Amino acid sequence: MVIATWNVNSIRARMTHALAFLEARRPDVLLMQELKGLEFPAEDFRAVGYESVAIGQKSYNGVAILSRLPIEMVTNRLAGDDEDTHARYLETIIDTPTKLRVVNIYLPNGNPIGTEKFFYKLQWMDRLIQQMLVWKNDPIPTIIGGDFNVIPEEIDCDKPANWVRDALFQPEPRERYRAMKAMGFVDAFRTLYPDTADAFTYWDYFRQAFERNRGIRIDHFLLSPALAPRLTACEIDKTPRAQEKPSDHTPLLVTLA
DNA sequence: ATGTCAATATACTATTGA
Repeated sequence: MVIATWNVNSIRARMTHALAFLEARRPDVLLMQELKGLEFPAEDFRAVGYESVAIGQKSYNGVAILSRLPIEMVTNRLAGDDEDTHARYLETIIDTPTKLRVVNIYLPNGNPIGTEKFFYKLQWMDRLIQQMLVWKNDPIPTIIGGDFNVIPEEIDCDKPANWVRDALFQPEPRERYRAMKAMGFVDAFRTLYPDTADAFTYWDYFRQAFERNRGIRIDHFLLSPALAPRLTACEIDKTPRAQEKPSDHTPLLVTLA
């Protein structure tokens, strides 16, 4: 089965792109982030064969999961902070037909460094790690996908000097991402391509960043230890990023046996 | 330091977040 993740940067502005991607690749499941609105066009996706679950928010954030297989929502709140109202998390079970836990995250950006936003990011990651400790030993295998807003290593950006003052490349979030891997979760892309540089999922809109391939790899799939042996392929599809009026992110696709 | 895009209110332009 194929699962894709894509930060669309406004579902309203990117609807034609989303439908074109679904038609071109027909993934079984698509995780989307940054819907940027309360409206979600579930009927338009149903018309092309996808059920959906979504949690929206006015102006910011918002995540959805589209699925051609039966899907049920478990929760749209990440445990650990009842005051947190951001729409950044969707936990679902998909019948493949064996059960698979599919988690969609839009991890906080955290810029600028040292502000409340940065500490919110770190706390959000700590809360996610607590959840992952529970999932690690659960009989249902787990895949976590989405916009992690973390550049894991130097190889994951065009030039480290360009990112050293950015929250996405700070030691604290990178340490937490490494802790997730140390728990036994597997970074699908990097495991299959340990030495591939210049493989990015996001490029700034300005300074012709995409044309010059000055980007970063911040959209990821993490597979639980039980699921990792089923990893067979992982691909960054740059096609949508090359189209007119694109999102600043491009889709990442993973294939599971 | 620069630059682009999308949403929204301050509303045919400015602010915020990314």
